[in-house]
Amino acid sequence: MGRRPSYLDIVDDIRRQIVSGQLAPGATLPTCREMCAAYQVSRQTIGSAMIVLRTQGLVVGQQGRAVYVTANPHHLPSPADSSK
Amino acid sequence: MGRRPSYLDIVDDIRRQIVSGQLAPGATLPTCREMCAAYQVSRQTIGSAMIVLRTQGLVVGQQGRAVYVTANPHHLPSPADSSK
DNA sequence: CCACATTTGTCCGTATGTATC
DNA sequence: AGATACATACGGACAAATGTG
Repeated sequence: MGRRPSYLDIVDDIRRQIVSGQLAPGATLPTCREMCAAYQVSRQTIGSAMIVLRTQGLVVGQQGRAVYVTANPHHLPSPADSSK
Repeated sequence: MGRRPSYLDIVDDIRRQIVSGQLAPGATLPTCREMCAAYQVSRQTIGSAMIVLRTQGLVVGQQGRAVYVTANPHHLPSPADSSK
């Protein structure tokens, strides 16, 4: 069937860290380069994951600084599950 | 200041067509190629716009066929306004 | 069933812009 | 001025699904 795209995998992973409190509100995500190394993907792929996370309102990116966790919502929309 | 990215421009445009009923539920979006030509951008940029629209639940893409408008919700979250 | 074209979706490498330090 | 970091964009490539013949 449909292989799960890498960027949705990354979204899921970071989302879990936010929900579990491992990444508290106000915390910063690893740098772009570190995430590229950690997940073994390109910046574009990280960028796609960030688009999803920002659209869901889980994080906010600030240019030149970092990507911050915005909040710890009670219960989230589908885990970026557009492909069923 | 912050220039508005092309892909958010596209999101906003398509979203307006959906909300206004110009693109009814079940309708298909133009093909990827047509949108590239219409907005004068690359497929990646269209792809980024589609990620946002899918994450917001406005459309569903089906490989090999088309992208379908899912529903006409009453009111939507901020128009992909992650950057203020 | 198989070959082929079309279309959506994803990914990479690279480049550029912008903001912060 | 330079380094660092996030954000966007292009072009090319390949995979997956669909439809047609």
